[in-house]
Amino acid sequence: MAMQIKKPSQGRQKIAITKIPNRSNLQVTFSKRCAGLFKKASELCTLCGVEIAIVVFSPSNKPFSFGHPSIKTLIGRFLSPSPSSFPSSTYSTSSVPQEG
Amino acid sequence: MAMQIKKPSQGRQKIAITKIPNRSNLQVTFSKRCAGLFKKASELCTLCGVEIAIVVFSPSNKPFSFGHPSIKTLIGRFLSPSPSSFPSSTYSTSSVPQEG
DNA sequence: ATGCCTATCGTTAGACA
DNA sequence: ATGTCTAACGATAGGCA
Repeated sequence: MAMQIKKPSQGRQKIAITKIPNRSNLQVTFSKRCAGLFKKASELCTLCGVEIAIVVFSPSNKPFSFGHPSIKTLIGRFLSPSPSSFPSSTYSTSSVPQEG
Repeated sequence: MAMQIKKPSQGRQKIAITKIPNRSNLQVTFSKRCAGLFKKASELCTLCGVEIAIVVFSPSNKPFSFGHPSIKTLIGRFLSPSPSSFPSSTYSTSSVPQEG
């Protein structure tokens, strides 16, 4: 008889970066990756002494946020930059001019 | 004569998550990790169909931002949530109640 | 500062508890 | 939904161009 030997784990699988069709799978992936994103942000804050604000609207449209030091402070500074460090404009995801 | 054989690369080194003392090294790490953070955010948007806004103030205090669909839209929604999806309050990095 | 390169480290897909 | 486990995938430290 064909006895199936179950492999203990195939480890991480490669996935395409397209919308996950399965709802519960999407939920699990969201939780894991959102946590991963916030961890990366936290590390970047510590390593480089920078300030970061993140807002994520979940699949259920609930806001998750990360802020160091304070998300509201950073939003305020982003919306109305202080004249001393005035950028030419707000940047988008795309390329950004070199650092000072 | 003591001929030094240079290793081609030691690959990625383990580093402690503390402020990087060397200035130029910090700058390089910032660039790489900031790009990595934005890429992760982009993937999360695509995979899970969610909306994300990120603002990073660089070591030189310049604002770098990521926004999908639009960072200003998301900031606005975060600051004044629509009644239909009203959260009890804004959340911080810490734990968040379960998804709907 | 930006890109390429390699070896290695850290993240995470999938399965289960 | 939240944590644990494994193995594989992807990010990235350091070095050089």
